[in-house]
Amino acid sequence: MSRPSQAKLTTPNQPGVSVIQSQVAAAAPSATAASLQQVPQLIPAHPAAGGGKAAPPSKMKKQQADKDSEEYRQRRERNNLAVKKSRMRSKQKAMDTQQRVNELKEENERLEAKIKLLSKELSVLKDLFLEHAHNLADNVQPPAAAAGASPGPNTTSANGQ
Amino acid sequence: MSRPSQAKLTTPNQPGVSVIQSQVAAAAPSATAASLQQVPQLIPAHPAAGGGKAAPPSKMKKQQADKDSEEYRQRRERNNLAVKKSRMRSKQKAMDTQQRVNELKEENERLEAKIKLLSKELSVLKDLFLEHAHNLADNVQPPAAAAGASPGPNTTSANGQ
DNA sequence: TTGAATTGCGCAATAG
DNA sequence: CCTATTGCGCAATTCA
Repeated sequence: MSRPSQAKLTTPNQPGVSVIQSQVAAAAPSATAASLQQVPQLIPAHPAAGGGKAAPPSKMKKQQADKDSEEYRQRRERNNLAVKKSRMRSKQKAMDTQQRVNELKEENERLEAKIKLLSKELSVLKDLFLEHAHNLADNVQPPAAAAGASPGPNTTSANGQ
Repeated sequence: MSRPSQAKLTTPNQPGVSVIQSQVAAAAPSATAASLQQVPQLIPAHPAAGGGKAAPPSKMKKQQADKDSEEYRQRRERNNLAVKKSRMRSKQKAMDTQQRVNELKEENERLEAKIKLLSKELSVLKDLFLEHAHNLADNVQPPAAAAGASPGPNTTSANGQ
């Protein structure tokens, strides 16, 4: 349900420093000129309780300073880089996995085909074998009651797994 | 899939990347995902407010107004929701794919085992056949005292695929 | 303690 | 106009 809306305070940010995208050229025909800035967004629900207001009276000098800090920017940049790297890997991995699926599927089919083939071969041999056995039995057998010899169609399937 | 715009510099040229957003730091350490919406949020963001917000540098009221807009917030919220949903699906899909890999691997093993078995069976049968054939061709005599000469090229495996 | 890697999240552009 | 995707940056965490 509702989501406590978030607040965003105006961040007193007027950084004059950073920003700036250097070249957008390349392939940007239409101007998306819009700045792509995200600007502040939610506000931390302050732990401060008290029931007063939440105005940002002070305390942000430090923060501001932090953000302007060269140190900070550097860290951010490094992290952004790491993030990109990580995400790239993640995507790559996903793709690899997908491909693995395809490969395995293919191999599976090959294996199944092979099984089919082997099964057939086996069945043929078995038939031959049985046939032979019958012949032998018939032949070797002395004249006796061999009347109803029916070379029954012997099925060769006795596979179980 | 074309996104002409976007200025991203990968090159760590100068820290000019831009954008300075500050996202708040959620004060809640543990709560993950779901629960962060009930955090105490004091946020104004009133739509109707006509007033001024405490903006230090005064200048972008218009823009700020846009962001304060109920409409805007609503859209953002919807989008955030959609984003979450999309990402969830993405992750789920990745997991499914991974699992598929495992299943396929298993099945593969089963199939290979089966192939091995069938091959063995086949080989045995073939051997039997050959033996028999030799006996037949070799002797017309009773299979008892075989003079002891097995001239046959005894192949025990003739695999062909 | 430190820095890279991950992860959750929101924004904005854009694809559908 | 709305939702779904996607690239991105921030910050909190987790790993080494």
